[in-house]
Amino acid sequence: MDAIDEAIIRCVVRDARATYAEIGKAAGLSPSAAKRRLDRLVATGAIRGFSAVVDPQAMAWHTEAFVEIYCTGNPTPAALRKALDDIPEVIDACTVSGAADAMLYMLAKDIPHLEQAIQRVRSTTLVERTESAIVLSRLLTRPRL
Amino acid sequence: MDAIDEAIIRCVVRDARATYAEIGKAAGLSPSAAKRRLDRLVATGAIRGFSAVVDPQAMAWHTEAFVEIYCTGNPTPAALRKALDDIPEVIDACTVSGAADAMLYMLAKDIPHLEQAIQRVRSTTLVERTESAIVLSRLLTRPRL
DNA sequence: CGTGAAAAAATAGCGTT
DNA sequence: AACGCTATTTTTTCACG
Repeated sequence: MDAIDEAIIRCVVRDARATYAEIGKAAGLSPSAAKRRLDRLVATGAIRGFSAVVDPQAMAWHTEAFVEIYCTGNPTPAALRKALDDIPEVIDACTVSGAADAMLYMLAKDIPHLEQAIQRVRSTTLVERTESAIVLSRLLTRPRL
Repeated sequence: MDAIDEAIIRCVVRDARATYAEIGKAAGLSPSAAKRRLDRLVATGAIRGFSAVVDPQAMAWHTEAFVEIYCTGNPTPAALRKALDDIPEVIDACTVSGAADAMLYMLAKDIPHLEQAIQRVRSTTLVERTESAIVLSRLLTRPRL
């Protein structure tokens, strides 16, 4: 993981469909060297994958919420992960510091759908209660770097 | 936005570097038709862009936090957006329902860096106080669909 | 890592429904 | 208006220095 790898990552975070020629130019490398580096970054797991950023408005699912989870007892991260994995509306889940045990980012079609999904989260025996903040408007979204 | 567009989006969310032949197969289309559709989805804004999903552990920045913002007065979303746009550690920002006015997702090198970034958020005249939850462990991250 | 040739994919033009 | 097909250009990929 040197400066060249970081340049490649910056380039491909900005545009995952960049050609190897473009990636190479951004990193000061030939196209073939750029490909070898990128392949290695994927193989080692530094890059998890490539994804399209979709406008939630354009899709059917346009109701977003941040949900704080308060657990009963002290479930392990693995147990929590296993419980949440089956709920497709849960997009992002992290254990956090502070009063809550975990923070979820959820995505649903509409409010009734979101409510139903939160019910499923609650029905997990591990979860005692939840506290939700529904997204009203999205101010900015940046690629993660 | 029909079923074919949705199939294309599903395909490209799973792998943004898929070839038009692959995208076409997923949608039951020829490569050229797949390209035309994808180009249109980008042009209309349904697809905002293509990005690599980077393992935060592998990068220098591996301290994440959810930050609730409580504002003075009633700033417009536009004003809030403008204030946060200059702070690169702010990855995601939304106005939300509930007690807080907005929720941020922030990413920094380490705790001191995060603290400094939150200070910058606080120094914004619009912000009265903040409440942070630092991410301890990431349970799951799914592409947004 | 770079170079250069072969294979694959992307792109643009054209005819069809 | 949208598709498939074909020809051309560009990109990817691989062997070698």
